Amino acid sequence: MERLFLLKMVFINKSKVMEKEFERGHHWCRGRVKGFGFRLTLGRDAVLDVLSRTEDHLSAEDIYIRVHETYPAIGLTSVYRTLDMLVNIGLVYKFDFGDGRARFELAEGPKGKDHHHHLVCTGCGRIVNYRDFIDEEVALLKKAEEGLSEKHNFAITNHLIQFYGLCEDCRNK
Amino acid sequence: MERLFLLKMVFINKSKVMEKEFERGHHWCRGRVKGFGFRLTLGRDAVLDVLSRTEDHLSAEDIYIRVHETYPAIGLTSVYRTLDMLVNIGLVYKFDFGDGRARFELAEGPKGKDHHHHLVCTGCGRIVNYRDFIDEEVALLKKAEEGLSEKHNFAITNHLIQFYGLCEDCRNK
DNA sequence: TTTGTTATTGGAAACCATTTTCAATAGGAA
DNA sequence: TTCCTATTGAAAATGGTTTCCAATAACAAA
Repeated sequence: MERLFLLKMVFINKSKVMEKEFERGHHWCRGRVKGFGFRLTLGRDAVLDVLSRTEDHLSAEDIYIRVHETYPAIGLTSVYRTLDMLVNIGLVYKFDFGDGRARFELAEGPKGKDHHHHLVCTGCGRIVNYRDFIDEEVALLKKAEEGLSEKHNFAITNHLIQFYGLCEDCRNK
Repeated sequence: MERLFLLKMVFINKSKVMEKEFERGHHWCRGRVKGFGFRLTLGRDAVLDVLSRTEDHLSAEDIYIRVHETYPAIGLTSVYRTLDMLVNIGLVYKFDFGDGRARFELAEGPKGKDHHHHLVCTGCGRIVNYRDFIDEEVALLKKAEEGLSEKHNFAITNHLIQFYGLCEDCRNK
C-alpha cells in the first residue's frame, strides 16, 4: 500500500516526493550525486532507494526488478549506468562473489560507514555479512597498507577481504 | 631454440618428453592430475608448463596464446576446460581483478606453497604480488576463521585478500 | 512558469568471456 | 595392439554487460 502511494506521488508531483525524502533511507545520498554534477533523476533516486532498503547483495538485474515495481519505466541499461556512476563516486561498492554477476551494496548507511566483509558459501552462493574481527583487521590492514605503499610505491585506496566455505546447510549434504 | 627443440620432441616421441620432465617446472603436478583420475594429455601438460614458467597473472586467452606457441593443436576451449579442472583439484587459483576476465596462477611452485596476495592498480590493471605481512595476516585470518566458523556455522576453506590503489606511474598522470 | 540546453534515458543490437554441443580423437589399461 | 571412453577442437550458444542512437527529462536561466 505504502509502496503504491509513493509510486503515485512520483508520477503526480516530483516536489512532493522530495518533501518525503526523509521517509526514505537515502536522503543523504542525493547531495553526493548532485555534488558530483550529476542530475538526480527518478531512476537514480529509485536505485538508491532500493539499495538503501536492503541488506542483501543485489545484482544489477535484482535491482532492476525491484526498482521496476515502483518505477516501471526504468530500463536495465539505466540501472547498469546508474550503478556504474554510483560506484565511481564511491557511494556504492561492487563485489564479485564468483557467480558471474556483479553484486552491489551501499557504501554507507544513514548511520555512517558500516564496515563489514563477506562469508561466501561455495555450495549455494549464500553471502553472510560479518562485522567481527573488523577492529583487528583494520589495524592489520592499516599497517599492511603503510608498508606496501612504501615498498611497492602504491597509493592504496581500498582493500577486499572475503572468506569462502560451506554453510551449515551445504555441509550437511 | 630450446623451445623448438622441445616442441619437436612432443610430436616425435611422447616418452622422450616424459624423460625430460625434470627440465620442466611442473613435474610434481602430474601425479596430482593422475591421482584425481584425470588423463595427462599433451594439452594439460602444456598448460601446466606455461603456468609453472611465469610469475604473471595470465588470463585463459593469455595461456592459450602461450601454449599455442609450442602446441598449436590446442583449442581455447580445452584451455578453459583444463583450467577449470585444475582449479577444482586445487592445483591452480583463479582470480578476478575486476577487468572482466579471470586470471590464473599455480597454487604452489616447485618449492612448495608460495603464499602471497595481490596489489591491483586500478589505473592500468597492473598486478603486484606481495609476500609481506603474510605472517601477521595468516595469524589474523586463522583467528578470524575460527571465530567465524563457530559464529556463523561456516566451514571456511579459503580466503581472499586484495589491495587496490594506484601504482607510481598512474599516480603521476 | 516557461524555455533552452544537454545530460540522461530505454530499447535494440553489439560485445565478449565463457560454456555447451557433438562428432572425431587420443590416453592408457588390458 | 586393441578397445573403451575421457578428452578434444570447432562452431554455436549463452548471458552479463556495454554501446548506439533518437527521444526525453533535469534543471539553470529567463
